[in-house]
Amino acid sequence: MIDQKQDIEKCDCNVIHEDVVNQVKTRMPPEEQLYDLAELFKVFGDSTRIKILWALFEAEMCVCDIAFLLNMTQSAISHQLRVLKLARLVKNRKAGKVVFYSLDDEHVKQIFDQGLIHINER
Amino acid sequence: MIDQKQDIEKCDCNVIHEDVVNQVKTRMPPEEQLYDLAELFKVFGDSTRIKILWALFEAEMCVCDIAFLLNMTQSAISHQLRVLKLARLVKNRKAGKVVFYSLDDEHVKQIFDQGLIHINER
DNA sequence: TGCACATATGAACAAACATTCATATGTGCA
DNA sequence: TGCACATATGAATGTTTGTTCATATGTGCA
Repeated sequence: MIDQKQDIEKCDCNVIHEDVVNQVKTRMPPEEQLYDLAELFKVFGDSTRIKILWALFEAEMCVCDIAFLLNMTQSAISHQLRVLKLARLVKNRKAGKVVFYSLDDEHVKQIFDQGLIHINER
Repeated sequence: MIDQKQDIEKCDCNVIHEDVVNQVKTRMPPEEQLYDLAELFKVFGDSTRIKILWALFEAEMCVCDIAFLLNMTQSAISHQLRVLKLARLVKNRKAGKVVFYSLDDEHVKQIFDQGLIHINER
């Protein structure tokens, strides 16, 4: 009851199907998981990063190679690789001056494939 | 050759492993597909939309119910439902004043599950 | 040691975006 | 017909974010 009052302060309309809402509420994953999930997809939500990941499906590559492949500056690629690394999607290996990046996750390809299926429907 | 000159204008470093780059280039999906894929994931890259979709995994719901469930304003939810509909992720059904939203895609759940697996590793 | 090159990083800027607020549209009911 | 309610929408605002530019770090080699 107190809960409801609190909610009404923010929600400017009434619950219409309270039973449904309550049932759904019990089945929702914890807030934090859903937040993390959104953060993960946010990383996928940029075409530069998508291209980088797709390139790494094929082969380990260094920063310059990726920049050349995508016709972008080294700096831009480096910044994006940092984002991908923070999300634990890529890892790197140093060989002298050169830093090789490669995939650090086996689910990404499956996620991308599912995404493509959605896109190609209709 | 002309191609390479053009690229160098944008890329401020040299190709180091030209053979690898060329091979990867032939295997990359078309630019447009990767762009669309990023656009799809962009839609998933917001926790409000993730929550809405997850709620709709469980049951068809109207705008007010969703707003109440997530403790957000009706307007905010309505705006996000529009985004989800444009991405063909949800569909709606009108019943008098009330508009019920439901999932319009069977892949989303699988994509989310794969995402959760990634998150829960380590 | 000093130079050339590969990469990383920080600040700045513009573009994209989520929410809010005010209001419009549309439906059922008295 | 007119009111109450559910939903949609447009403009405004603050925040997030991708790229650029300048520069720092670090490694190999002459």
